[in-house]
Amino acid sequence: MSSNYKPQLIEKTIQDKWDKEERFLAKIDDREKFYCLSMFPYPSGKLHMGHVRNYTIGDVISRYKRMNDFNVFQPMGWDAFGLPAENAAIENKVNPKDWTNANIDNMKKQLKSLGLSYDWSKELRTCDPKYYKWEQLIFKKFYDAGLVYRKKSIVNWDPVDETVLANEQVIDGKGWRSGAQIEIKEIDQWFIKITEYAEELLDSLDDLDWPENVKLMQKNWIGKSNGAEIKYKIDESDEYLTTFSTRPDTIFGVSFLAISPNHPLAIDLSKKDQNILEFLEKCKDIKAAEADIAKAEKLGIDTEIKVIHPLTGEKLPLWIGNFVLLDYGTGVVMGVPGHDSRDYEFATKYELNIKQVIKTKDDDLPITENGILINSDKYDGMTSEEASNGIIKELVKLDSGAHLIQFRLRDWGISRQRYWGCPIPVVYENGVPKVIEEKDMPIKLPELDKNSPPIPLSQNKEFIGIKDGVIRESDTFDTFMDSSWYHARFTSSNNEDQIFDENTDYWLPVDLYIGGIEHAILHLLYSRFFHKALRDIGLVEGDEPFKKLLTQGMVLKDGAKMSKSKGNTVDPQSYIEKYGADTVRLYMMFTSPPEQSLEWSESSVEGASRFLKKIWNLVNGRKYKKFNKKLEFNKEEMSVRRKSHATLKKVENDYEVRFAFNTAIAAIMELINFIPDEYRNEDASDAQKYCLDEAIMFTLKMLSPISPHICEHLWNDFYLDESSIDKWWPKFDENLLEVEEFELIIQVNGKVRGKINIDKNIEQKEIESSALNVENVKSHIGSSKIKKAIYIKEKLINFVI
RNA sequence: GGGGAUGUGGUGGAACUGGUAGACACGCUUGGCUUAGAACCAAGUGCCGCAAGGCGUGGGGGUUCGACUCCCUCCAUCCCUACCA
Repeated sequence: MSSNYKPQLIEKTIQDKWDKEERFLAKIDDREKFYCLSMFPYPSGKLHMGHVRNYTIGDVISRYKRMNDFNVFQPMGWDAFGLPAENAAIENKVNPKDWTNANIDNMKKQLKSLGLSYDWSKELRTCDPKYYKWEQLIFKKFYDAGLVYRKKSIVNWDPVDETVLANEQVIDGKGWRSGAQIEIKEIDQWFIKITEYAEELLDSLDDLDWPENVKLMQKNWIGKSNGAEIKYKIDESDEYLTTFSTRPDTIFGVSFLAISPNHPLAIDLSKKDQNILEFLEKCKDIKAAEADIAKAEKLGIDTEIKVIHPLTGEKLPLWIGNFVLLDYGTGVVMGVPGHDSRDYEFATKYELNIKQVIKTKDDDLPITENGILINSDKYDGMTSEEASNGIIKELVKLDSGAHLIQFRLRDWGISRQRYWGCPIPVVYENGVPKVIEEKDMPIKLPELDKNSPPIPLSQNKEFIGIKDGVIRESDTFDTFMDSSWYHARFTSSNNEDQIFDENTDYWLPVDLYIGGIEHAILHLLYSRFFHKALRDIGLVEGDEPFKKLLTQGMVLKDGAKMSKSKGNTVDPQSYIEKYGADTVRLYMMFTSPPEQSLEWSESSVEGASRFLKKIWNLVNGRKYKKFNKKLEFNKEEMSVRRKSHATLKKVENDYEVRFAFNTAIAAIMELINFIPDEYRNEDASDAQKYCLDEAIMFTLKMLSPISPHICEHLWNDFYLDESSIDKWWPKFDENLLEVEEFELIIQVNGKVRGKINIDKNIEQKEIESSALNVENVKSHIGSSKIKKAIYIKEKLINFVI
């Protein structure tokens, strides 16, 4: 049989077969369970390469686990609320729901064409009231547990469009659509007390089987720090300002205090002082994102108010500084220019006093490390640590401070002033907020007319107005809320009566979670928090949602993250159509290891396709031959068998332990290259045929998680067995891996000068003399004396001369 | 500004525990097949050099018999930075 490899013909047929057999439907059974979850996509319209990479990784592992007799659950759904739907709606005059649903339909088709082994019966979308009904209930439960509160916080305000803008919608300080200079505005918003779980979120990181870099990022983000709260009395007033510092040992170096432009005192002062008012107005021009505030030129204004140093009694100036964040700590910082680089920069600019109070080997200010105290009264000569303890004690005695553990983590603001999100289930009776009852949930997002662009809920009079004195909340949830618990809802997504059920207890936690490294902090931290809070409410079991985490690197193009907003996406669809899903999957897995970022290049897709053609031509029409007699293998045949078994061993390790699919594929390619051509001939010996059949059998099995269609198609004709290819995984024979000989590397002064094959059982003395007999080695040693010979067992020998 | 990563041939990458740098591919060169091309097959391919040999894993320094791997330092690029998801 010599028909050519035509993926378009076989892939659809195989996929239909999977559907018909309900091959990937997950049910509770006696086997060990494996819940494999890939981060669900935002339905932007088309699949991009990042999705293909992410979902292929998850599918390879799911299929491998299934072959190894695990009960695998791999669902897929849609993170369907969000900003892009509103933008598209305005641009194209469609309503966000229709736009989103159309995108989902298209992307689902694309996912199906990739042959991903999902249990589609559990599909969910976050914009569906059947989903967000339960999210509203969770909000209520959190509220009842005291985890929800309201406070003022700042947003980017577009004064022309009169809307709140996301950080990415502010470009160079201007609204992206209106072009107006944005301003910082303070509004009332809903918050969730994630900080109540800060300590646990930090501590339980240790037990997670997650990449160290992600754990470190979360640890730094939570940012537990040990320091002191220090009170400064405002001169000619009974009021105090409280600061937090991790370096109480530098207190004698304080030369000013600075408060945030959003601090109540600053706002108070601006009402009386025109200069301060103008300064605060200027501060409103910087967008609310942390990176922008940190990178902005440091500006300040002297309030003319003095504060009193609690230990020296010295009167210090009080400034307003644009680099002080109200949300972090107390919104007041003590300026120690000698020992903090940001304070140093500020003090230099405004000619404030700079005083050295810590001495180290290095004398250039600012010195930010710990050292020995100077210019610090009775603390002179102490180490930073001793002095900190002493100073805190003294402050406590004076009622001017206390030891304090502080977290960098802030409470989670969940209010968004948009249309396309989950409505927050609250009504206001005469301005007093009240969470609505479960029986009245879901509060549904109001429908829009066809072709109607979204209007924020706050402008939807029908939705807001209930009766006199009673109005509905018009904010929607942050979409991170939607994605913080979907992993749990997947297990019970068809249950309309209960949020979770016995399936939830069976499947949770997620055994392997796979997604982009860009989610290392926010999404993963919010999900961890949700899981713990849901646990404390009694809705889920266990302390953590994701047992193991695999973070895939970004797919880059032209050195930047592929994203719709940058317009540098590559559409996988054309590749799937031209080469087939198996080639695209193979290419994505072969081209780089999952954790590394991948710079997109056109070039080697052809190579992946070529390899599958090679497999096709090798296997198509061939039947696995069973022998009743015992076969004898010569040396060459043994080496082929050894290669087959060694490859199987390596591939297992690459799939299971290292997630290194690229090297697994390379090993399979090596195996195919290794088999002598004549083994394929009609007149090859039985032993040769057996060796080739064994290699093919292993290859189809090993490759099937990556390129499942071609492997299953070939398998059904090749291997005369009732079972489908995903029923079992072959076993390698450890005895076949043993070798008699090894290649010895001979070095002179660490440089390779020769290689010889040597029997494993030979003594070191003999190895040395054989090595010294090699011509090239002799000539490099010449008449020099050998100072020593370093022998690494079964690897190399190095002569030092 | 802070936090986290990455840097190896013309390209993607390999080297898993300090022990042969460049596996496996892409590309390119030459040859075969072909009227021609595509496809396929074979050989070659880190750089310099006729060769012997030397050099070589972002730059500089260090530890070691031996460093892509460990340490110090500098540079470049990417991601996150709480309202993109």
